Amino acid sequence: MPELPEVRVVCKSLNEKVQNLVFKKVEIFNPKLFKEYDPSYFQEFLIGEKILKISNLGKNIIYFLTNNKIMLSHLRMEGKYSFYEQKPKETLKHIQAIFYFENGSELHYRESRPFGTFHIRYLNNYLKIDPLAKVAQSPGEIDFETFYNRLSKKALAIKPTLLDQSIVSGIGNIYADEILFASKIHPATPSNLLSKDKVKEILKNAIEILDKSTELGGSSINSYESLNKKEGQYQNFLKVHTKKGEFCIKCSSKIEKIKFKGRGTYFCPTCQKQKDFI
DNA sequence: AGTTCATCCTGCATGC
DNA sequence: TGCATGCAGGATGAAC
Repeated sequence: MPELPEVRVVCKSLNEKVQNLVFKKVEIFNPKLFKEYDPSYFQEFLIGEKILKISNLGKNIIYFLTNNKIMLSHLRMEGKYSFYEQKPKETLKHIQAIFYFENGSELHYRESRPFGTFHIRYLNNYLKIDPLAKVAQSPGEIDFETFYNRLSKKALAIKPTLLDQSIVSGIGNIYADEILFASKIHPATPSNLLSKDKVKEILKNAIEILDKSTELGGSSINSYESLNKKEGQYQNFLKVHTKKGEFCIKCSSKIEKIKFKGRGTYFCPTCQKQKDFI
């Protein structure tokens, strides 16, 4: 599933392909993904506008368009883009929408489990209203004191806290497991029991892991690809996620998988023991 | 107010 | 082999 590294790589690839292109037509096959407005208004909003730049806030992809317009795209678990210079002879499965540009190129959005979302917004308030209103900064951007204050106020376990996009954004199930392993913290540890030094370690590890994965094009597990079927390589560097039954690289214990607060959670029972103070 | 849980959806793995 | 069941998960909104 795409998390911060994957979303960053998608944005980079999209910028290379669709920057400066002008929307000519939009075909929406699954209106459910296109929130708040009906598909015809979505099309009307986009047609004739040029894509100036694409960036991201956490896992949200932000298309900045002419006339102060914005389109938001969230890939959820399976969302993928494919770009074609010309109309392709065959289309891939599970196409949810096609964006046609004036120069004849096409951007296809597909998703086998259609959970992704698209929103249209204006520049003046897109950060003030959902879905971006509560999205926090990512680990590389957030101020340490802010991050520490948020954690120190939460009695909730650290794993779901790291997944909470209003605390810090961009971390999903894969990297939460990896960050906690690198920081030697049991996923059930209450966030407010973590010392300042431990929280520093979490943030440092989060930045390192997310940056390294970004450099390697993200993690291609559970079908992630950035653009046009390009896969990342960070899955080869995962230390606990997906490693159930394999030996821990630090202590050779067997990696365990549990279901924690509804999420598959991988950890090393020796390196990540539960402690009262940490 | 904070936290948990069901929901959205479909491909895939498992079990009979 | 074929069918039924269950599981996966990000974010949201309902329920506790």
